[in-house]
Amino acid sequence: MIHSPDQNHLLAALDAAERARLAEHLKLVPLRLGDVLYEPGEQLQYASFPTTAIVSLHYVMETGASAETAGVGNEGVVGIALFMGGNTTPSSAVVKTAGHAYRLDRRILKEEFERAGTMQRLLLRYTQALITQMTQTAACNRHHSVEQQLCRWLLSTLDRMQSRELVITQELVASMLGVRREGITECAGMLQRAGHISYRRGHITVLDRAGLEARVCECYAVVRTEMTRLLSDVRGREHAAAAA
Amino acid sequence: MIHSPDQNHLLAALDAAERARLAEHLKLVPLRLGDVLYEPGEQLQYASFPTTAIVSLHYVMETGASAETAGVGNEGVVGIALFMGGNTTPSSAVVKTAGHAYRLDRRILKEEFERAGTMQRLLLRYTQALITQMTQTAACNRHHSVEQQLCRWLLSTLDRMQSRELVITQELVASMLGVRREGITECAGMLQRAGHISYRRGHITVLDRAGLEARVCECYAVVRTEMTRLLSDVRGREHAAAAA
DNA sequence: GCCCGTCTGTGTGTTACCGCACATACAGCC
DNA sequence: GGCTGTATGTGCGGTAACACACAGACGGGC
Repeated sequence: MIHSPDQNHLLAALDAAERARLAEHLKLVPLRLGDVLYEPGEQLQYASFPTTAIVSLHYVMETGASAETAGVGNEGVVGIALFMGGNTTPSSAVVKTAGHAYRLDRRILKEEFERAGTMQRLLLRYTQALITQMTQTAACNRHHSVEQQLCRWLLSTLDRMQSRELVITQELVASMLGVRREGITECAGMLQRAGHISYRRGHITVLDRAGLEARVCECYAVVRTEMTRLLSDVRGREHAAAAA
Repeated sequence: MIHSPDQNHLLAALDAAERARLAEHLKLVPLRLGDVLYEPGEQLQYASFPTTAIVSLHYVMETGASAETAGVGNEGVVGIALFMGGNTTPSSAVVKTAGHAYRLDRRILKEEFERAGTMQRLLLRYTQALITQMTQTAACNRHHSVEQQLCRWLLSTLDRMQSRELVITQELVASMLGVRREGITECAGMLQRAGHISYRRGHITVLDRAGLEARVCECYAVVRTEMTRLLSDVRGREHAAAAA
C-alpha cells in the first residue's frame, strides 16, 4: 500500500504553495486500535489527518459511561482545538479503526492557519461539518432507537473505509454508542438475520448497504449532505463568501 | 433600562479599534419569545449578539420532535456559520427568553473576522465553547435522567439571566429538552415539593440554586468551566497560543 | 365577572432499554 | 489439538420514559 497525504481530503484540497510548505512537516504514523490521540485537558502537541485510520471523539462520564459525539476519518482532522484557540478539550480522541494518519506539529498548523489561505478556509468549514455531526448526534441520542443508531454508525464508518469489513467487537461498538453490549448483540443479530450484515468475533461485514439505509434515521443523510456541501466547493474560492 | 453592546461578553472584550469600527454597525433589536433567527438551510443575513435575550440552537426532526443542542446568551453570538464559512446550518435558532440583542450584518462580521484580531480569536474560542456544549448535550441525552437535564437547563439558563424568574411554559421546556411535557410537569413538581423552585403558569422561579446544583449532572459544571477557561484570557493575548 | 383558550396535573397501559447472571462458542496459543 | 481468555447469545426482572386520555385550573380579554 502506497501512502500519500492526498488520501486525506483536507490535505488533498490544499493549493500548491501550501502543499509545498507542509510536505516536509507531515509525518506518516500508524494508528492502532485503541490508541489515544488526546485525553481531557491534555495540551495537544499535533493535529492528525487520518488517511486509512478512523478516530472517535467521545466524552467519558465520571461513572465511566461514554458516548461518541463524532467520528473523524480521511475527510477530516483530529485536533481542531489547536486552531480554535483552546488547545485542549474535555473530550477524548481514540482510534476506532486501525490505519494511518499524517501528523502536523501544532506550531506548523497554527502558522499555516494564520496565513488565512485555503487551509484556514478548509479547517473552518470542516469544523462546521463537525458541529453538524455533534448536533445530529445529540438529537439522535434523544429520539432514535439503538437499531437506527447502529445503522448510522455502521454506514458512516463504512463511508470512511476502503473495505466492507469493520474490525471491531460489539463491546466496543456499544461503548461508542453509549449503550449496553447486549443491546448491540440483539440489533446486530436482527441485521444479520435480515441479511444486511454478517459477523464473527470482532469482525462485521456489510453485505447490503441499501438494507441499512432503509433502516437508518434521517441523521445519517443530514450529516453526509452537509459534509459534502461544506467541503465540495472550497478550493480556489477565496472570496466566494465575501462576494456572496 | 440602558442598553449597551458591553452587555454582551464578546463585544465587551473587543479592543478599542474594533469597538470603534463596529459601533455604527451594531443595531439593537428586541427579540420576542419564539422569534426565529434562522431556519435550516436559510442563508444568514446577520449575526446576533444577545444582551438580555437567550436563544436556543436546536434541531427539528422530520417527525416534528426536536432537541436543543446549545443555548446562547450574553456570553456568545448566534450565527457562527457566517465566519465558519458554511453560511447556513441544518439546525434552527429560536428565542427562548425575550430580551435584546445587537445585530451585525454578515459582511461586516466577515470583514472584521478576516482582520485576524481580537474579534477572530474571540469568535473561534467561543465556537469551541459551543462545541463543548454540544458534546456534553449529546452525552447527557444518552446517559442522564430528565430530572438531571431539567436542572442543567434551569441552571444554565439562569446563568444568562438577570432575574431568578424564567418566563416559559413547561410545554416549551419539554420541547427544548426533547421530552414529553408530562415528564417536565412531574420533575418540576418534585423540584417544587423539594423547595428548589416554585412556579405558576408560564413562570418558573428558582428559590434554591444550591438545591438544583446538588441534583444536576456533571455536564453543567463541565460546560461552565470550559466556557470560563476559553473566554477569560483572550484579550490582549494575540500571540499567546503561538508562543506556547 | 364570566368565558375560553392554554397550561398544568394525573392516571393507565406500553415499550425500549437497562442490569445482572450465566451459558456458549470462537480463536489464538502453547 | 486441547486450554483459556475473550466475545457473543439469552433470559429475566426492573424502570424510566413514552403515548394517549382527560380532568382541573389559571388568567387575559371582552
